[in-house]
Amino acid sequence: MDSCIVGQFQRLANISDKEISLLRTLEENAESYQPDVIIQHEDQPSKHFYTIRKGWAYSSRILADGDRQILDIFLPGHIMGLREIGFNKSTYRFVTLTQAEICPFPKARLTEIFNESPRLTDLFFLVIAREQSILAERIINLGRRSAAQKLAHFVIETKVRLGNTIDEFDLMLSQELLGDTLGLSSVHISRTFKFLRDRGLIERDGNRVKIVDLEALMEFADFNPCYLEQDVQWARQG
Amino acid sequence: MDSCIVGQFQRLANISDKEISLLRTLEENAESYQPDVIIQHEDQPSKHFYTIRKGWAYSSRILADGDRQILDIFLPGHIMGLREIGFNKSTYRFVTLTQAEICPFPKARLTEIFNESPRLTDLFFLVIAREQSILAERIINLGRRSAAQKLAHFVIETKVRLGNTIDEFDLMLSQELLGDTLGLSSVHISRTFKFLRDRGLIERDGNRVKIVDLEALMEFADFNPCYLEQDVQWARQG
DNA sequence: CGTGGGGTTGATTCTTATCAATTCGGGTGG
DNA sequence: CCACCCGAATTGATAAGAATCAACCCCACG
Repeated sequence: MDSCIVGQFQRLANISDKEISLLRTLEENAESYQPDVIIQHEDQPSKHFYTIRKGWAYSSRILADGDRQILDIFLPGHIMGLREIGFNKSTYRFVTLTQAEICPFPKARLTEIFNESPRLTDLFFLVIAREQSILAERIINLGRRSAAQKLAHFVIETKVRLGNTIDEFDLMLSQELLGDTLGLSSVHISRTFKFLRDRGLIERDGNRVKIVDLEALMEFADFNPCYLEQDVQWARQG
Repeated sequence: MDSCIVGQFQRLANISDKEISLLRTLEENAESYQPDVIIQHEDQPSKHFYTIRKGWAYSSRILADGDRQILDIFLPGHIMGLREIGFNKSTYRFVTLTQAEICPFPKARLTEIFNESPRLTDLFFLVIAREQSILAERIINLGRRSAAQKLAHFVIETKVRLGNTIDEFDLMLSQELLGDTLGLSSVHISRTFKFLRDRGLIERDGNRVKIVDLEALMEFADFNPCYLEQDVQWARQG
């Protein structure tokens, strides 16, 4: 249960049994998906959020010239689509990366939760703020770092988001998807992995990524984990 | 009063007198700043948000190698720092671009507002979601568009955020700051303005920017205003 | 009058994209 | 069990886009 939505919230703060069962209602309607399946098309009415209980997924935008930019990488316990709360039409596409269990729930359900639990209201605010911080760091990544730093930074971020306990994990994105996340071509992702391997920072075999020298890698990527570590003092008590 | 924080919220939805006066409490402690003044340093304890009542400001991160990335452009009526609600230390620097009136208020004040007004709670959620959408569009901009498209897109976005009524306005960023916003060098911003001028899309004189052919510019930049136009159906009624 | 900061322009270099060919590995069908 | 096939990854050659460096202009301001 550590990776479901309850786990995500418990990682932020202590929550009561009542709040736990409220959160569980968001995961009632699980649906199973194969990899590379579109969960929600862009330009479709979007009346739901989606909790991801198992597997990986991403959101992307396809541009007029056919280019693609990936916006979010969703991991278990995360909520897909929060940023579109005020829009009737989605402008992003949600796609699975692996086999996944996805639980849609109506947007209005969120307001109900706000009504029922001030504590969860605060925590949802914290969640959306954290998402924003991740986007802000990606802007820094895209705007002002080299290809190798971008990739290194992204790998470390993913490691931390996965729980930070392991220095080896499966990165479920092809090099083309990595490129579309980091604003690079797939060819250059390949070269960049080679660059990082040659410097003894990262080993890689298929999806498997092993961080060889975490300290050097963080230094190289200018990675500061602050933006993923929130404190919850400010919130109301449960 | 249209450009203060009350105006921002009224643009989203109808709010009651009680809510208006709640919002006004956020603007009680106005402070005047000259241009290019640091309002909040990075790595300092951050216990406040800031409402901007007059003028322009931005947030930025300085990287290890001295490079800078600008994350937000704050316009009157916006709230600075929302994304850092869960952090005790700021990792961004807030700086004025023009003479400005800035109103700090303690973070805890937000929780109080959540307590007092469910309606405003929803709207604050909408505000932070909208900010997130702006960041997401900048990611697309940085990741997958040419320099000229980036600049064009940013100019249109700013026009819309300023109220969208005028095709001519003062863009209060030097070319160096524009570069640090869009991940380009200041020299290249200069060339890119020339490029857009040569194509009859934008005229410019000092800070003054005139959009000559909005339709062509939007087409060129692949600009879709959806992400700035929210709908508030989902929220609780005031 | 200087002086200094921002903007422009040209020449050159560097990073990354693009295009093309080749390899690798996993899955399929005979 | 093997031959084949396909998609992804790798590698090399070349091109494009933007950075960098340097010179110069413009002008606001003391």
